[in-house]
Amino acid sequence: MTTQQHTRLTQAERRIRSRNALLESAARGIAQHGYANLSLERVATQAGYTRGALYHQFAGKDELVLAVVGWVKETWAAEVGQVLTDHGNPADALLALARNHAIYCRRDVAAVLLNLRIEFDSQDHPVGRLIAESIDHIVTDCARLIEAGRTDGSIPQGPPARTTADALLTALEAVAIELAGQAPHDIDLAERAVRGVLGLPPH
Amino acid sequence: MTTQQHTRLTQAERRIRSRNALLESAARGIAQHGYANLSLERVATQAGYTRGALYHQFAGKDELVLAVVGWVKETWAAEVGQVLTDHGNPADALLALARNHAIYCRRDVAAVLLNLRIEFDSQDHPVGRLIAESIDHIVTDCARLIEAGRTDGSIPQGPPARTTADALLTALEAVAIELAGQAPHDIDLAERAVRGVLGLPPH
DNA sequence: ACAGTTACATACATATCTGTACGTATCTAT
DNA sequence: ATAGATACGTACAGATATGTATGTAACTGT
Repeated sequence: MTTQQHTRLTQAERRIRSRNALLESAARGIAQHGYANLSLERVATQAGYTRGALYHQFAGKDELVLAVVGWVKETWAAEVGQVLTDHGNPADALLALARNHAIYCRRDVAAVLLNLRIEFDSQDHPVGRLIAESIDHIVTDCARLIEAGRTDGSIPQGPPARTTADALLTALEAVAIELAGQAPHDIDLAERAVRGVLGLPPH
Repeated sequence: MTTQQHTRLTQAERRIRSRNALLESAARGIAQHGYANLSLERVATQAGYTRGALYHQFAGKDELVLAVVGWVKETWAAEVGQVLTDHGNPADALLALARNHAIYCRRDVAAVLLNLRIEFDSQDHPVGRLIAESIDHIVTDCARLIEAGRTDGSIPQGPPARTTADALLTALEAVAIELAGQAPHDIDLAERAVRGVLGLPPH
């Protein structure tokens, strides 16, 4: 009885399977330990491989983490960020963002965003730059919505739109991750925090 | 002309001066790079010493960081946390906490709290335990205030008091640090976030 | 079937960090 | 003044991390 594993795989299937396993392991590791304490040895072992496999798929630690960030960006954009472009009431869009983000953060790898952002804050590193750019883009979208809402009267006046958007996303991210797993209050409190930052009355 | 420095120091003065310099350097390092990327070599050099001096004053990296955390705890309790025990309107006390914390976070070492909390989240480490205990204590105080406010009617009903307190402090910490240096909006938005979490109407 | 490519493991080189042992200069007490 | 304690520097040892070079087994096209 030899190790006849996985019913014979093609190279492409093998590659994708390994790559995904390594990415998931890395995401979990970043969420738990951050970038600095992320050991490629542990990432590979936890995924069932050695560092050799990892270096075959990714040029190095940076590229691995960049791939993780890219994956998070994609899933976030699909599951959360799409409400920013659905044209409708700006205030409703931002509140929907809060609820969607709270749900997104229920998965244990969501902390990747927050961990890396803090770790690379005000630092000159490719990972930090990618994170900063991604966040900046989202902040810009939110600021536009806030300005639109203030124009049409659905959002009260307040600090500059961009500063408000910055606070909104910061509070939302922190609350959603901190309260992940405390359903259903995670959604409620995320929405409350966003309402407060926007100056909206309680629901 | 020999290096006749500092007008002749006593040993006790020397010790305190060196210790404070090392603590401040470490605090700045943690705020910027976190614990894992905190090099004792850099800490000592930046303070004008070598690692020898550091190891003479602190048993090791952990004890140094614990001392930094202790220092932050003390200054925070004196400048921010005291409003939690000043008996008065619970809602007003929590809003005062928000404003005080925003002001506290304007100093560049305030991020020590947030960085270490995230880095040692769900981890078995002396530093993590101290942080967790400190935060836990503050959360408990806030939860008590929330319950009192809900009893006397100054705070609306909502999710469990402890969960609400958790969200309140998380949002407050994140917003205050993110917006530090954006005066005066840092105070305004910190208070807005707290109002929102508590379910209070905008000011 | 066989040559070439791909996926992965193993072994090695190197850098960096912590911690310790020890040396030296400065202060203090008798 | 001198012996001892204290503050600090220097040198070394061990652990652990990344990255690279190389070996090997599995798959693929002709």
